[in-house]
Amino acid sequence: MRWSQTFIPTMKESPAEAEIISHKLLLRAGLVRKLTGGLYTFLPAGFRALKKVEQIVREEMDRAGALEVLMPALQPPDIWEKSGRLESAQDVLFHVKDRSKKNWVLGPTHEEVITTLVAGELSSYRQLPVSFYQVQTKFRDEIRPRFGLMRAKEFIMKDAYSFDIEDESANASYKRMYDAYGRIFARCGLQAFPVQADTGVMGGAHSHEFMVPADTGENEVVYSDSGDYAANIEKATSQGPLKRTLQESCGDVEKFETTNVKTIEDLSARFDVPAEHQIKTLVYMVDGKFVLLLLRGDDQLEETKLGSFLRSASFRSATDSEIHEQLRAYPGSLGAVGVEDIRVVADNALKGAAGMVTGANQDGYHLRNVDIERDIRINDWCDIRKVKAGELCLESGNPLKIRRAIEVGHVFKLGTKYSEALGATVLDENGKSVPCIMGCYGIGVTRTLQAVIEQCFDENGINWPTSVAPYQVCITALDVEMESEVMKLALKIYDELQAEGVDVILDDRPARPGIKFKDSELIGFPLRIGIGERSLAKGNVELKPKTGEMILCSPDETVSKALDWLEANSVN
RNA sequence: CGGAGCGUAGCUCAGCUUGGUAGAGCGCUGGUUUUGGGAACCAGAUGUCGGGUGUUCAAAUCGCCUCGCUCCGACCA
Repeated sequence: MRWSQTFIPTMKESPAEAEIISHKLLLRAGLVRKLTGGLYTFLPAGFRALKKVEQIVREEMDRAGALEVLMPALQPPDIWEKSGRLESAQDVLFHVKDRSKKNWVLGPTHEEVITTLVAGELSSYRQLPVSFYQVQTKFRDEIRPRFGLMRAKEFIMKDAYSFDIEDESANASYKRMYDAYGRIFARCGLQAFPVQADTGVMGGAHSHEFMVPADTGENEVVYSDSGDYAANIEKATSQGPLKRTLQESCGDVEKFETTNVKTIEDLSARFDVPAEHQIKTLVYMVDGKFVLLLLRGDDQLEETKLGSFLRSASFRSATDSEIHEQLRAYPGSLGAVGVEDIRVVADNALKGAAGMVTGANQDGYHLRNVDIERDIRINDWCDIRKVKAGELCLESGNPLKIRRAIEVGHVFKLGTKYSEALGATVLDENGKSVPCIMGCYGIGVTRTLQAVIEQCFDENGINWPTSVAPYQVCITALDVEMESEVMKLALKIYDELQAEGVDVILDDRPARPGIKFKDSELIGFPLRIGIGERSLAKGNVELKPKTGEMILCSPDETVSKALDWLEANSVN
């Protein structure tokens, strides 16, 4: 491509709307433009990079044996009704009406469509296993679009679905996808790693998310340096708090006055009760019923774990007035001692705790010397606390760390939820009708592209891996007069590289050198070939890798040197 | 939806407190000179000051309403 014939509107300054580096660089490098919040147009260079990511995804999906299809983005709501997600996914579903006022939805994902397809087309276990995938635009009514392509209302996703007759082969299908994901992200030049993920209300057997470490990521990942444990914080477990809780009784429960104490910190500061010697009492409404949640004072509730334990997504914290009506006290003085008619769920970290302090269910009073198992009627023990950095891994005993990350992919063993709801059954070898065991596998393609930028940049711009760069090579011609020696050589090298199948752009703009260098570094072509009168007079052409030292070579060996460099720096 | 901030030229922003002719830099157009790291000079074009409404002789500026954008929280690839 001749630069003068394409459209790459670079910017010297970052638009005020962009906060994180990858968003700024997407805009400054002229890769995308915003239509409105959460909706972006891919410009020629950005679209080229996007297509390269898609191509890598396609190659690895094909290699994993998945079959590419294309499903409708516009979908009838009745299949969503059948799966139960018209209700449970209502927050993300876009609805549209046609001229006869009939309601339609825009697909945020395609379990319902693919399962309907399989229900109609497959009838024998002999046709399994089978996996389908597509690369397609998804629509989600995001509560808050963010960071450019990172969280958008409309985005490109690769979604894949596997169908198996038995558990063992379903696990094998899962493993094939899991392995393919590792290859995909590696080929995109990303350092992505799998972490255990919550399976939520679906309750499936396995789920892993593929995470790209980044401070701007929206997820927290708990991991150990030894590499034997990694999990989303929503799922992560540990051996428990580092500070032990008292285990020996201190005597009988005593009520004491704590006027104006509203928080754990107040109680610590004014009554010298460390947070780990307090019981935190949270009041939740679960499916319309009150539930008391007990945590150690220095622990935080992890709501996702709570949802998993309750097997419900319909819970929320109770309002102050609901709490007062039920317990006759406001938050700050709540406790579970003496509570008889409400379900009490306690976190495992409180097991055996003695000599604890908790609210008295009377404003301005607390109780001390509470022995949790002696004084509180606990209905359930479970793990609902958020893991903290420094705690020890349950399996290996190694210390855990926490860092932020971007979720670029998710593999999920679904089980039979959708196949049962939508009738995707086949006859097994005994002639018995059984639902297919499904898996679903997503990659945020547009998000992956931005994650690459978020991970690969320097002070001058993007550092594209050769595999996804809009162009692998940029020839910077410093004299663009058609008759000049410089331009003649630039055109010759350009033609030869193209003939070798290299993605090359020739900067033939009549611009000053500084502009060309800066633009090339901003967009971040992996290799720049600089041709100018000054160096040519010494018999030199410059090969400048974006992230490496300048290599000088003669005009004749430029093409072969460039090919060597690309070969040596190939990600694939 | 809750909390915070911001909307003035294509981009970055000043002007608003204390109402009185719409501004700068970059970019853009034409010209001259430059020509290996975002050039200099000359001449020029570009605005519903997000929109509506109120107050006022007079509103970018003050009040109210509204729309949009960004950030923090709940959702997720």
